[in-house]
Amino acid sequence: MKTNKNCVIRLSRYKNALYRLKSLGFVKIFSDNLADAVGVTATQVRKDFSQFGISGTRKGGYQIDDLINNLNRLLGKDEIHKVVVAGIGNIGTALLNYKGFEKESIKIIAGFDINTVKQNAAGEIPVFPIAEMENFIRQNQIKIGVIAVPDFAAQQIADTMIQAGVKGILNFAPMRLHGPENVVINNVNLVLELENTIYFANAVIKTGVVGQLTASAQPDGV
Amino acid sequence: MKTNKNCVIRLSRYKNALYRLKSLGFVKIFSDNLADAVGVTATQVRKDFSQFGISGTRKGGYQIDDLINNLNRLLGKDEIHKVVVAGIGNIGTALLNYKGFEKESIKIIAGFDINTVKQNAAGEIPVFPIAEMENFIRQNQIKIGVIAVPDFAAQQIADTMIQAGVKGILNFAPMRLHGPENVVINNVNLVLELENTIYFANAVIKTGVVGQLTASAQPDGV
DNA sequence: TATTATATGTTCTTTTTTTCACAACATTGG
DNA sequence: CCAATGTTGTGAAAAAAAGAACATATAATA
Ligand SMILES: NC(=O)c1ccc[n+]([C@@H]2O[C@H](COP(=O)([O-])OP(=O)(O)OC[C@H]3O[C@@H](n4cnc5c(N)ncnc54)[C@H](O)[C@@H]3O)[C@@H](O)[C@H]2O)c1
Ligand SMILES: NC(=O)c1ccc[n+]([C@@H]2O[C@H](COP(=O)([O-])OP(=O)(O)OC[C@H]3O[C@@H](n4cnc5c(N)ncnc54)[C@H](O)[C@@H]3O)[C@@H](O)[C@H]2O)c1
Repeated sequence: MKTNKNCVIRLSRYKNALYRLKSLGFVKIFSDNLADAVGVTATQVRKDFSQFGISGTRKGGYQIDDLINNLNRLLGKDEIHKVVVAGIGNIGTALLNYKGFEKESIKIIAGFDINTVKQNAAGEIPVFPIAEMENFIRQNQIKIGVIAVPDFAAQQIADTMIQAGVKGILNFAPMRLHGPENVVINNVNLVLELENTIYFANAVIKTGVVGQLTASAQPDGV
Repeated sequence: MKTNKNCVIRLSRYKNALYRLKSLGFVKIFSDNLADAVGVTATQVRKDFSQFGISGTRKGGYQIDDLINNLNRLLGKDEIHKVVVAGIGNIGTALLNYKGFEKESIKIIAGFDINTVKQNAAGEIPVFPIAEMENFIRQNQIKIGVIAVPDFAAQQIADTMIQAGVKGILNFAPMRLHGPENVVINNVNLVLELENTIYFANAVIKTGVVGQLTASAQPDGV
């Protein structure tokens, strides 16, 4: 089966929407409601579910609890994913402080920095010297790393992480990282996101319409 | 002409790669070099340029300086874009501290927060009470706003921004914001990015290959 | 238990995006 | 000045993604 990035992103969105709907008291849901909540078509919802072997009942729609369980299983939420962060500056600190990862079965278990001022082995989430990162990753069998160091240090940190066994990297440094084929590197480039927003906002300002953009052109969910 | 989000993102990437190549001493470039640098095919580069009316010379490739100028013009870099940030917490502070926006003609001119502790009208980038945001946006004709407040406050802040004339919003709150058709809302959901990285990393771990994923499935540039 | 209304699952189309292939043409070197 | 070389620009083809339509199963109802 072929998997496609947009599809996986939608699964995550479905899951988030379902949590919200559940908290509102819903117990079951139909493809068109969910589609509305997420901003796609009902067919797309059913196709996505079908693709991943999730099925509802022909008249009763989908049980929200079942759906959430299924999505969590597909998205690997049946276990807690341990993550390390390299570079405890502005972005790194923001991530360490953020409380919203827990409920997604994500746990940042340590930070690493070159600057002794940032280091604090006794913190709620400990921050260790960067030199200890490789060993730590190995010993704790960490598979996911976040890179929040300046761009000039990013590739080296990535290499170390990969060397130690990391298979997925979320990179905030504004540059393309290189790695072997069997490591996933996801770049979040905030400058680019802002640039992009500006571009489309200008397009709207100039033309007065969003209609000139293709459907997928809308930067996001509007 | 139809414009497409991915295409615009690629334009930004080309531009970034070109700056790097220029700093390495390159003066002209061929579509295949640039393609390599960005991680797309040479045809794609030429198609994109062609689409936006950028042309090179049949044997000499493209002049990097011309290309950068063209891309900057297309991306609206001929003027400085003023941006305000609502919510000067972890993320908001990171953005205010970041020095990398300037060289992209983006200038964060003010922050706004509900918490008096965060306010500081005398800072390099001043932080004002949130109540003053609407007026400030109007008076300074700000078109772009960043939302970095907790999710429960996000929609209200968005409404105020839009009310005051903002046409593009970069939203960090993990929720879908609603707005009129002629306002662009770009959601950056960091939890989702991490989830996604984890999903694809797991796929790699389980199957040993990325080959099962379609081209666009690779979360990013690898 | 039969009927009916209704939402799913899936096939078939349409649209969008990417890649292929090559003619056109600029540069370089004789 | 001409041929050889090599890169662009683009129409045509292929691939991928999204959407429409509908046959089919099933919950509700009588
Ligand atoms: N802050 C933003 O808003 C923003 C926006 C866009 C991109 N980024 C990018 O995100 C990354 C992090 O940004 P930031 O604002 O948090 O930077 P920062 O300067 O605040 O923090 C960087 C941290 O990395 C540490 N560091 C430096 N070299 C290191 C090394 N070799 N090993 C380990 N740690 C090292 C530093 O001590 C510092 O604590 C940068 O690449 C930046 O370009 C940040
Ligand atoms: N920090 C992260 O790593 C992270 C990760 C994923 C998502 N997010 C999201 O990004 C947003 C910001 O995150 P953060 O970590 O910076 O949060 P934070 O709590 O550190 O900061 C929020 C700021 O907004 C201010 N605020 C609250 N209500 C306000 C209002 N009505 N008007 C103006 N200001 C108001 C607060 O005073 C605070 O300074 C949140 O929605 C969060 O869910 C953050």
